Amino acid sequence: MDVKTLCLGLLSLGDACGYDLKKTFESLFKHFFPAGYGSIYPALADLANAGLVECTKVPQAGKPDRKVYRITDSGRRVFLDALNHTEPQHKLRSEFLATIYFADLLDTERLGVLLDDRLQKLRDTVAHIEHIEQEWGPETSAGARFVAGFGAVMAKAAAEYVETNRHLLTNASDAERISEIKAAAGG
Amino acid sequence: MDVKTLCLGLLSLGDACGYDLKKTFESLFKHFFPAGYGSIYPALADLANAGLVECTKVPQAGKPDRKVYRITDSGRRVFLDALNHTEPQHKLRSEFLATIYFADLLDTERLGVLLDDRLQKLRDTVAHIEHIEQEWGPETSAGARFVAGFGAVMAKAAAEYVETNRHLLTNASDAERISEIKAAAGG
DNA sequence: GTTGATATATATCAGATTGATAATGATTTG
DNA sequence: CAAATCATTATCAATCTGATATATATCAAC
Repeated sequence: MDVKTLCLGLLSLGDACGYDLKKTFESLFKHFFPAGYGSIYPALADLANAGLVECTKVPQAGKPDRKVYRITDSGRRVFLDALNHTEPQHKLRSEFLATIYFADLLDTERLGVLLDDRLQKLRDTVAHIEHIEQEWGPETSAGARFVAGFGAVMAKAAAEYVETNRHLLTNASDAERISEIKAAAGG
Repeated sequence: MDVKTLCLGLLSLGDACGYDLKKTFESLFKHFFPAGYGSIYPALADLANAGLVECTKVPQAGKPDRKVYRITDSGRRVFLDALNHTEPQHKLRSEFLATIYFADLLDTERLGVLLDDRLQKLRDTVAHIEHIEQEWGPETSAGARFVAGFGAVMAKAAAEYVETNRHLLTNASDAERISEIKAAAGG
């Protein structure tokens, strides 16, 4: 499932232009499927070429024309097929963890900043998710709720892990420093 | 921090060839930084071009020559600099969650398979991490331990969330079916 | 009232990454 | 003994990222 397929899926829920889709990615999908204009616009062009969506230009005063996309029957079929016949991946790519892996090469201050920044982002994620959940009504799909709940639970678990275990990283530096001091003292 | 920088970091811990690095990615970094040959080999070539690593060909009987890379002083400096001056990202990309978002378009069986497969992979991840942890001794770095612990805790939390909340997805289908039945019955 | 930021909307592009594929001989497994 | 896996290199098309560009409108602040 690539960005193209996900755009198709979002269009199965209602017409939208590229800008609208980007906003949806930024709100509903922010914590598990980032996508930028550089993937969305080409995706829409490809979908239109393949006849899976149709495009209508809607002129606006001052602003650029909106290119509103609507899914076709063929598009719906293709999306359902993708949903039912592809093995979905689930991947984390964390430069943060990669950096922490080399914690003994970082000074205490830098390490503290990295951990605090990460904690702040995790709190931001929770706040973001709770904010979008707050605006939902009874019509909101179970899938949307499940996915939002997953994001919130994971962010909280991550924050708790970082808070509970950060001392392991700084203590290790201390231990090293201590053994260095001992060595220097001839012990 | 891209694959190139991470390769440089791994080489700061000891000489290795591309194949070795790939194995390290597959064991230590599997749950948070996937990388394939397609990114590792070009990364090594770039690093060598930039003088950050040196390459020695080691012939072997039967097998292809090993191209063993060793980090240079310049390479060490560049790595430390990257570690200290780049803002590390942390991104999830989950086709699984994207698929679940559209749960009401899936039949109960397919949904069950998706959830069970995900649970199995999460259990595999925990087993994998516990397996590598088991082989560690007192010399293992605090960073390595922190990162492994993080992976295990997150995988467990994810599994628990899925198990606890999967009923929300299937019940929703039931609710729909019930309301459809009611509608068909003229109620 | 003008500067600067933010919003609406499009789009492209270089560089990075993915996932598949290929080659080749050794060794292990069934 | 055949089949699979290991050890090792490498490339390539398709995709994605992150930055950048263009143009107008509004809105707050100075």
